[in-house]
Amino acid sequence: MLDMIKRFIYHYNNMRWARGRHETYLCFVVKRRIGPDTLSFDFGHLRNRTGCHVELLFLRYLGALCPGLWGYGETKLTYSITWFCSWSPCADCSSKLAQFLRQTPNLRLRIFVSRLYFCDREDGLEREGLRMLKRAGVCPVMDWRPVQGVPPHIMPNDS
DNA sequence: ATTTTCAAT
Ligand SMILES: [Zn+2]
Repeated sequence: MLDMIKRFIYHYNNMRWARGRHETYLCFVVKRRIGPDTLSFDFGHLRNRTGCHVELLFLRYLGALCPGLWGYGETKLTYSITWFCSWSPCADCSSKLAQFLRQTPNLRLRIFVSRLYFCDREDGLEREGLRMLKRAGVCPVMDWRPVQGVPPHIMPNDS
């Protein structure tokens, strides 16, 4: 148990040069309004596997986490999901995720990240991917203390 | 800091 906490602190530590974090953690919270005063609540965490980034791994679990998301007959249920990721999504995951979210308007997703993944170059694909996510309705935010040398507003704030 | 990164050895 203590080892797990130490591992989480290590991987979620938002330092500028995070040497050795060769994996990504994703903690999630899944909620659905089931009454005027009641929310369903589920949570858990995932790690990337070899050959599968954790964001796309999450999508594979989505059907089990969100029964009815794609409909019980006519009715599609609405879910709200929050991610807490140690790295921000890469360009490919951002692109796939944005496309998925556009096809699933009854899913609300917000993302908190500890560190920006390959976002140093002003014109990099990773930055553009985050902007795509924002246009798809999800805004990744840095909600830990600001990363040294990287102001929070390098996160997508244009268009 | 000329630092790192969902590894590759
Ligand atoms: Zn990815």
